[in-house]
Amino acid sequence: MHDNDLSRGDAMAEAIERAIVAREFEGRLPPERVLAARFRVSRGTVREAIGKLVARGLLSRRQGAGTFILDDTDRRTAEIWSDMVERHPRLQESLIEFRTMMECRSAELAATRHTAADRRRLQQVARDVDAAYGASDRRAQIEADVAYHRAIADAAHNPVFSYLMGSLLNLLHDHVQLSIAGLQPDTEPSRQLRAQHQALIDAILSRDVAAAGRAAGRHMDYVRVQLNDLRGAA
Amino acid sequence: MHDNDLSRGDAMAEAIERAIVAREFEGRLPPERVLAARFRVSRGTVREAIGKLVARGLLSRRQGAGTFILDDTDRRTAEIWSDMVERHPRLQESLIEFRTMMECRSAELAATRHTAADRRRLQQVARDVDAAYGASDRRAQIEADVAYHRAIADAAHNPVFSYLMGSLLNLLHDHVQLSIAGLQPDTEPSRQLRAQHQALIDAILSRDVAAAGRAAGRHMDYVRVQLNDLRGAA
DNA sequence: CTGTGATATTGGTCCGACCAATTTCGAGAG
DNA sequence: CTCTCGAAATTGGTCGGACCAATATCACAG
Repeated sequence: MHDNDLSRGDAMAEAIERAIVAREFEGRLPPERVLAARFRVSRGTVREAIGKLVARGLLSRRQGAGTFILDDTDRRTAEIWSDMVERHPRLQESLIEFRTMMECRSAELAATRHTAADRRRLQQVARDVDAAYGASDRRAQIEADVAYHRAIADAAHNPVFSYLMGSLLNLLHDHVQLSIAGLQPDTEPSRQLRAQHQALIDAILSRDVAAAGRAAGRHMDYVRVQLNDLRGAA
Repeated sequence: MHDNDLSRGDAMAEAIERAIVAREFEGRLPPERVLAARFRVSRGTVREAIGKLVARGLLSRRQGAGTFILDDTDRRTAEIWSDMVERHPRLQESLIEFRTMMECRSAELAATRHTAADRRRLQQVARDVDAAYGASDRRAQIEADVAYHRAIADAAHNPVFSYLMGSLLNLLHDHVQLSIAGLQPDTEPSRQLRAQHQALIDAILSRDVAAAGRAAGRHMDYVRVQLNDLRGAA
């Protein structure tokens, strides 16, 4: 119906996107000049089309190198929150509040819906995050933490939750990575977090919906207090 | 620190955006050729910069007419969910589940945090939505409904909630507008919805957090069932 | 095998021209 | 005087070719 009222630039953008999802290119797009020739269109038009996909976080351009396809993990970051945060650095508390809600509900849904495969994955990420907090590599701690919370959100079996949690975690990963920075093993915060992570996983795996929600809430409360302390100290 | 590693195109996009938020232009942007001259840059560069802002939903271009600034209401639509939904039309249920969570928490927070100004606005939108369901103009019903739920989210005093609820409602407004379509007054659904809206507002205004959450949950349950019926009938 | 420099590739920008949709405005009809 | 219609001006859309700048590639010297 409304397929034919597009400028060539928009049409190009769609064509390129189709080609991408069809795996027609692998990793790197053909040079702009080649694309222009293939689609019988000027290079400027190709550039504007690619520009839109770059703005949407689907592609990445590097002068001299080429245009590259970003995978899901990379592009989840930019999609949503970036504007808000860049424009409004005071959103920390609001984001934490939102995340708390997401974590609680995800935990509850995960307790209800997790499958055998989810079960294995949850046990794995629980072991990983515990191991990470047993050491003092903050990078590994953050990665394990993200994987842990992502696994819970995925176990809720709601793509909206998965998507938002993923982007939210990536945001925190980027902008607030100092939050739990350099947490030493065998300190009180480290012990607390390990215990909370374990309690949350246990509640989910035993399919205790109410307990899962409570555990997630306690965990987020603790995280929120820690962040406030850090901000106060800095 | 990282202010100076931008291509001129990106710099242009930022400059134009600053000019927009500074209200330097009103409604319509100067012609591309003028902008190019003012910023001492080629028209192609201006075009790519504007292209990015268009992709972000900040501007709208019409050949022959000009480039126009979109206000918040217009642009909230495109920001987030469009990709997801266009790519994945089966998300209805997941979105409803997410919205249910948002509505419940918004209601709880609103019950706690609403101010005198919020109070007046909530009473107003409650009257409006009640009046709309007293007639049979579905367009008016939807508008009133959106305003109603937006007011509650705003009363939660969390910008993340306001933003997400706004975009979510706009999405439903666009894609699922047939949901409660043509609701006649003095039918059972109409009476139900009016009662639910009233109960929710009453709970919030009396600052009864638990009741507000429950009322929001009941309302969303009803909406979900109605949507399922409609989909089954179609 | 290593590193280093020339060369090719590729995105970034610029210019000037023309096309196409829209708006503007004045001439002519009523 | 008002309204209508069409030509002209305005403005975004596309084109082609040129050059710049960052990067990658590879042959060659050490």
